[in-house]
Amino acid sequence: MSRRLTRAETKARTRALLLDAAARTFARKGYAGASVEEIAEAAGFSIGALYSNFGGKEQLFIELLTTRSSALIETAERIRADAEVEDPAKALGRLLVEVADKDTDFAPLQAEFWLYAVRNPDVMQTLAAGLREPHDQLSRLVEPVLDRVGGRATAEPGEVATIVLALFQGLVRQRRTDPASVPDELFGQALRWLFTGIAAGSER
Amino acid sequence: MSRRLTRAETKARTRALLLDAAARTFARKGYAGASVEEIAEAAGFSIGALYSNFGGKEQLFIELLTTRSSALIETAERIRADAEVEDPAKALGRLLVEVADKDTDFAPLQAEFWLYAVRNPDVMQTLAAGLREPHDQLSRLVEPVLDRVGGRATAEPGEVATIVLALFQGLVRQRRTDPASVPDELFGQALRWLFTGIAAGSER
DNA sequence: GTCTATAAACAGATAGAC
DNA sequence: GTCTATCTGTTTATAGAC
Repeated sequence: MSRRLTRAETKARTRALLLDAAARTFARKGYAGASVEEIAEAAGFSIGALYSNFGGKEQLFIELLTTRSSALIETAERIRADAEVEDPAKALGRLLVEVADKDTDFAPLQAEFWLYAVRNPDVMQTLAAGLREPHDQLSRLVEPVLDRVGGRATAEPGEVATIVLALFQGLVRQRRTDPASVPDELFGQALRWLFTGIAAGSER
Repeated sequence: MSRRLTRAETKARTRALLLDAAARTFARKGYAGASVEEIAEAAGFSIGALYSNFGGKEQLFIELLTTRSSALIETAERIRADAEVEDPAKALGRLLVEVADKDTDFAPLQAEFWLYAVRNPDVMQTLAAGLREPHDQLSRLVEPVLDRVGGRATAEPGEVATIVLALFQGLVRQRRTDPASVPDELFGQALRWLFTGIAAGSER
């Protein structure tokens, strides 16, 4: 079964390795701060290989920005699965700690994407589109919780999902800045307060 | 009363103009993407003037990072004043719309600060220290609200302030990405839900 | 398809004139 | 104190060998 890779397969592998290395390098050095030589080296290739697979630094970054939302989707899927057997607030709280403490490249890379999009308005809709699917998935996670607490009349699932996502991103960054100010349980606690508040609002 | 400026005063003025130009340029092009020539030009000076006032690009950026928290403090002050005559949630909601829509350089510059600090751990404590005073001020704004709803027993003002700040930053970014997903009243609404939830939590 | 060598542009920083 | 001119290293991107 193990056979020699076809030309198309090795090329796809090279591309994938370059994209991975680019993600790491852009996260660690920033878009402008990372050089194509650095990226190629991190992937174990030369500059020439990079240019034969991508149009250049900018095109490589854009491709990363366009495709890396799928990573978010996978994460959202996992959370949705976890949330079926335990408290969703707890599952999301755990995710925050993991992302903030373990996946140290995640938040910086997202920040780079956002900054690039702010500075290149054409790309902003690409970023927004990439964030839509994870957002929808979060909405579907929020929906049953809203139904359970009877807050469906007061709050739109999509808007609550936006709030949850904003809180998540803000707290991840804050935890990197000052870990002590964002204890492990803070995100989960905030979510419980939020849903309790929505539930109470519907009773008025 | 209008007299010629002393040498010390003109130098101080040059420094201030350079710092302002640096803030704008770093926000628009990023730390690595902005050139010292660009910054000097935006301030109406030459490269030489920049180097005679600052150690270099890096030192200029650090000075900006260190001193620009005072801008946050002034904003926090203003909000605190507004919050005494109207609903704090409303005052904060208005601030979010203003910052996201009018002060277009604010969020990108904060993102640049954070990214630089993530990549230069020595600077992280400087950033954290600069954020502490605005955070404390927000805590003092939150405290009376907590007292009023009777949530003082359930929630620490400092932790609630962290949540409010994270939500604020997250929503400002999200509003730049997709304005329609963050309507004007969303932040205020989220805050009301949060405080209602805290109040309800204390009654259990 | 990937590598090495190189071209051309540009960056940060310094020196000396004024 | 600020400006102009320049030095030095680095960058993106390409051309041609293998």
